[in-house]
Amino acid sequence: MLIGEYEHSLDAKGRLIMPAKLRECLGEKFIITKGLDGCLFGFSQNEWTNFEEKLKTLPLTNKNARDFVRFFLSGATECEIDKQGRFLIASNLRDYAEMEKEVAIIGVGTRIEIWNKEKWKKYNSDENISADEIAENMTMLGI
Amino acid sequence: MLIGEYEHSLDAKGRLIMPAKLRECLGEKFIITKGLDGCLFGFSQNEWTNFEEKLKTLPLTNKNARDFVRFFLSGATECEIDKQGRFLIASNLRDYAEMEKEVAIIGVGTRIEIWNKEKWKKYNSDENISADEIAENMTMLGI
DNA sequence: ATGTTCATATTCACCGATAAGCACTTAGTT
DNA sequence: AACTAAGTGCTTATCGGTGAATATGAACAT
Repeated sequence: MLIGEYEHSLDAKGRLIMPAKLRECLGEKFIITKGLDGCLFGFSQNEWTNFEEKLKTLPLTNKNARDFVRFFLSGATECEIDKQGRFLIASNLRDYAEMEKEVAIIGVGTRIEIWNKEKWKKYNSDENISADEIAENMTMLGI
Repeated sequence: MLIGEYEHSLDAKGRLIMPAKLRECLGEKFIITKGLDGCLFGFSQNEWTNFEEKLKTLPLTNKNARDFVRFFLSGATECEIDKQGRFLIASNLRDYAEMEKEVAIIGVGTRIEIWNKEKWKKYNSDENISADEIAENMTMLGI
């Protein structure tokens, strides 16, 4: 289970340390893709192949399906963690998530998310997220 | 699995570097053809025969199906990657996809797509791609 | 408190992938 | 034969990715 929040920084070449605790669970190789709300998603290989299988079944003839597949697959990169615990974030993904230097990495159960640290802070600030409100909405989902 | 987004440029003769990571998976010889949404499709030899098989099953009696088959087969060219990792894009295909110089190559699972870079950027802009839709599709696929 | 170990940060050097320019070949045109 | 245009191959320079070495700092044990 991927949990926790970590703050680290990119090195000059755009590499990032994967927090040791997440590393255990993600594995040496994993996949990052463009995510929602301006962050990046990171999936373990298992989660990802699952996802890929589903994407393969979508029809080429449906524009909506093409959009969806393009979004995730063109935005995906396989990452390998090096001996020093780092991995490279491809430059187009860095651009997409507007990452400069300071980065937040968070575990969200089945995936990790990588955020520009400032964006993550803003996202967590009151206007955006109130735990109470979230809780309200969850009852609707039957929890 | 073909994934990722790469930006490169055509040389004076209309050749393009095939990104090393895609090369591994596509093979030395592959097929490009006219694609949907104004890009070119590129298939590994395996995927191409796959695709051909599907086209063959379409009913000749249906005008729409005939058009569809003609569109893909008439545009197809076999490409070979040279020692320097480049391949030539036939001029009729370059014209079709309105390629001048700057090009985006993306992996979409079973095929690659080659886009005029500007067109690709426009395609990816907010008006076109909606996060809500993506999120909706994600839940539908159970992610 | 001190030393040890592990995780993270920073810097540097090297190598391979890519960009760009040029030369040569072949085929078609005049 | 001379010219042009498209295609092919080679050479060089640059840049990004990769690995190694070292430094810093926190956690832990003695």
